[in-house]
Amino acid sequence: MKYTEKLRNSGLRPTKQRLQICEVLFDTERTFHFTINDLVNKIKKQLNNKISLATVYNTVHAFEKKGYLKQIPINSNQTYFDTNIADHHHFYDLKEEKLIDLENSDVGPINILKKIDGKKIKSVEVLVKLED
Amino acid sequence: MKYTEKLRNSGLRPTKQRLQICEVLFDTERTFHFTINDLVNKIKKQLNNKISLATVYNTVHAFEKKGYLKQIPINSNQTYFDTNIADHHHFYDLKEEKLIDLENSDVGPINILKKIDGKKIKSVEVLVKLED
DNA sequence: TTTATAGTTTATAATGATTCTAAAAAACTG
DNA sequence: CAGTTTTTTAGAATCATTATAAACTATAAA
Repeated sequence: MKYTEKLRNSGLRPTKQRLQICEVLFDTERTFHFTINDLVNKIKKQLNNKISLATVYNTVHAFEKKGYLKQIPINSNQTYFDTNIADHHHFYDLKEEKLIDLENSDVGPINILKKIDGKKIKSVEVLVKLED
Repeated sequence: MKYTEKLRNSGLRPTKQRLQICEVLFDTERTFHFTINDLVNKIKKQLNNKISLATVYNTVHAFEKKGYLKQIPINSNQTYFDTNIADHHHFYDLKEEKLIDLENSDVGPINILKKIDGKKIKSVEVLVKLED
């Protein structure tokens, strides 16, 4: 199986559920944004068996911790995840309530001039809110 | 009362509760970040009477809609608000789970090169995550 | 003023995303 | 295989937020 090694390498046992979730998340032409609820529905459609909700939560969090997924910082009642782990940004269409990728190359270089003692920058994320 | 006009001007009746919440939020030397829970505690300490939780939620949302407050886009189980409504950004200290203001002048100019048809940019917000 | 009414506050219930629990199942190690 | 650890699972618990609907209040008109 294609994702067995990937999982083992990061110390996750390649269980049936994890491998199936990998398929749904990563066997795609394009990266995408999703909520847990979106993912549960995708799993229902694409796979015949069902995976427990708790497992979906566990797996998504495990994958996020291992760097296979990123959380998107946005205010919503649900948490949004992104299968695009490359350094990039987002538009948020306020009316449609939809996220759109904004590539690094579509944003001029961002230079953070202020430094915080004893801390280093882990990421710089831009959220561009859109209205009509 | 100092905030009566402000409220009237934006179509909000200057009720006792709203005026008191204004005091807690805006009678301060510095702007600050808060959750609803933080605000409820602040109200308990600074005022002698109590304001219903539902009213605190209603008021904060009303104030946000009128532009007296801004939500901070960040992933947390609670919603963070900011009394600093000037265009600015944030550091987020992952370890301490604390927000720090990042002034516009401390970030180089941000140029969004990608355009979305029929949409215009309402805001550009940068979140800089910090680690040790 | 009084009165009418539209807007507000309130306690409480409802909602809904997420996390917890603890027992059963599966994966791994030797 | 046998023993151990990890994972899955259904269901319960948690907790921020929103809804409800009755009591209250600000406001404007008479």
